[in-house]
Amino acid sequence: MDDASFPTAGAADATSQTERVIASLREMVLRGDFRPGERLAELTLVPRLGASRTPVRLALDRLAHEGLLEPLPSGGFRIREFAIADIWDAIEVRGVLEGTAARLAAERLTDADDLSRLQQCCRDIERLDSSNAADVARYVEIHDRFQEELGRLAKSDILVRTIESVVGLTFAVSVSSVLGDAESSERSQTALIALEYHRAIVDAIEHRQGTRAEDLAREYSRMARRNLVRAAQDKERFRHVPGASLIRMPAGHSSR
Amino acid sequence: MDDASFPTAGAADATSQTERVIASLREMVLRGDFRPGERLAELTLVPRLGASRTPVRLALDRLAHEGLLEPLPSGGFRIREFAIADIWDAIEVRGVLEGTAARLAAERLTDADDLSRLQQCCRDIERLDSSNAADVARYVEIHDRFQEELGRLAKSDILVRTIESVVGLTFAVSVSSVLGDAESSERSQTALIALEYHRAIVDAIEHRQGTRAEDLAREYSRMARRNLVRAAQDKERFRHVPGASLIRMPAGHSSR
DNA sequence: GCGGGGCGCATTGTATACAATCCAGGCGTC
DNA sequence: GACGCCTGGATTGTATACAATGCGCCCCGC
Repeated sequence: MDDASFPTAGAADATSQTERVIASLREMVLRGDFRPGERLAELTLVPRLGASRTPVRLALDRLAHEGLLEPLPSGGFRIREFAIADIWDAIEVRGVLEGTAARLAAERLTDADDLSRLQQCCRDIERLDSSNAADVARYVEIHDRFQEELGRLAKSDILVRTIESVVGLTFAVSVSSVLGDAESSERSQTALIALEYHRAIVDAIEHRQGTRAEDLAREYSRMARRNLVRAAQDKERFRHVPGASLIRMPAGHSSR
Repeated sequence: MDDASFPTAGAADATSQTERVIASLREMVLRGDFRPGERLAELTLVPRLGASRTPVRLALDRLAHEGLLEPLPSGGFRIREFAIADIWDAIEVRGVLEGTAARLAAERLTDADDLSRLQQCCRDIERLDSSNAADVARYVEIHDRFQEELGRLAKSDILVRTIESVVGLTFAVSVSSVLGDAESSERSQTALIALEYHRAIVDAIEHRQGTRAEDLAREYSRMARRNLVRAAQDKERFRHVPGASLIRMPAGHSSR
């Protein structure tokens, strides 16, 4: 699951031109190389991406389906603009779906041994030093592993696919802002709570408490969601989050 | 080569070639013109769809994203095969998401007048004659209107988009099998219950009972889901449901 | 001066030609 | 006889040429 969580320079070693162009273009959009609402002309992208129109067109189509671009009625695409509320909703939907994964995992658990990977994730989080800034990235990786394993235990390919289609629109703020943008003292508190949530979810699945697992996973995502608002306050820092440039900053909009 | 067999029955009036090809190909896949697992070669589709490789390729990419096809590691695509469990899960996910729409509609309701369209849907259902087979199609239309309005009241573009991405994989069995495949007497009972669900959901939204609205919408989708299994028993009738040919039937009529 | 129509450019949509890659079959050798 | 390499065909991936369509600007007429 290498879903664009970070502006990884993984765009270089793609097998096909198309894949490379898709990754590059996505990176450019998330980095803010274009203004929201700006129309993307194929021919202007051809020299910047180093490929012909065919892969570029394919990439545009792909990103439009991901939701980063929106098709124009007269043809072509433009950069989509998001309100903070859109990201808020994306995280909510993601939480709902991950909650469903947790519930199905509980309902469909057959062998307690299947929980070993989740438990390993908990131990891995435990070992992290929350005062160490470098461990934040490691936490993100562990969290992704946890969610991925949750999807596997849910035993529903369609659910996993649906989750993936939403994750791209959360702009990685959900995970990175859980720990990344807090003060060191607050960060260690948040880390503790996050660990507790992970443990509780595993416990709920183990005892086949589907509703409890679902609610926990939902509420966990809302922790990230609340942090989004706070992270958005610190505009200087927020600029570095991938995709932040696509978000229209309201002047005085409080929560909805 | 019989030109008369063009699949342009319902996809005749498309603006662009690509749209027409996408619609035609989707229709062909759902109708069962290909066997599950069969590889789709672009060049074999070109004469059948009456367009060059470019739109055909675009259409293949699109259907793959919709989940009807799956990409092969060596390139190209093949018809995806579904288990009954996959459809079951798709309806579950759809129910979860529509439940979320109902909950958000309740949480975000500002003006009671916004419920007028939902109430109109209830009245429309009320007027239907459940013994009239033609009214079944009308019920499906009203149900779609209801869900569409629910999405509008949820005020979340991302949620609506996510729902749309799943609806395609429910193969219309969720709605049509609610009423379509039952005996007349049973059908009128089911119609009554469906009406009650719609009313209850509106009532819950009106009183801002988010959780109740969510649970009701979920359980309503499960009614359709249960009927799916029963509908699948009647294999003769089930063959006519679009997409049924993509579903791998379990050997015999064993399962419960 | 203002409005409408037409012309031209820019851009997307479509078709096709070319390149690379994968798979299968056969032949040769060990 | 079996294994492995090599070659040929088929198929996808990529580039580019061509067509069509929409958009804006300018000019002409009122």
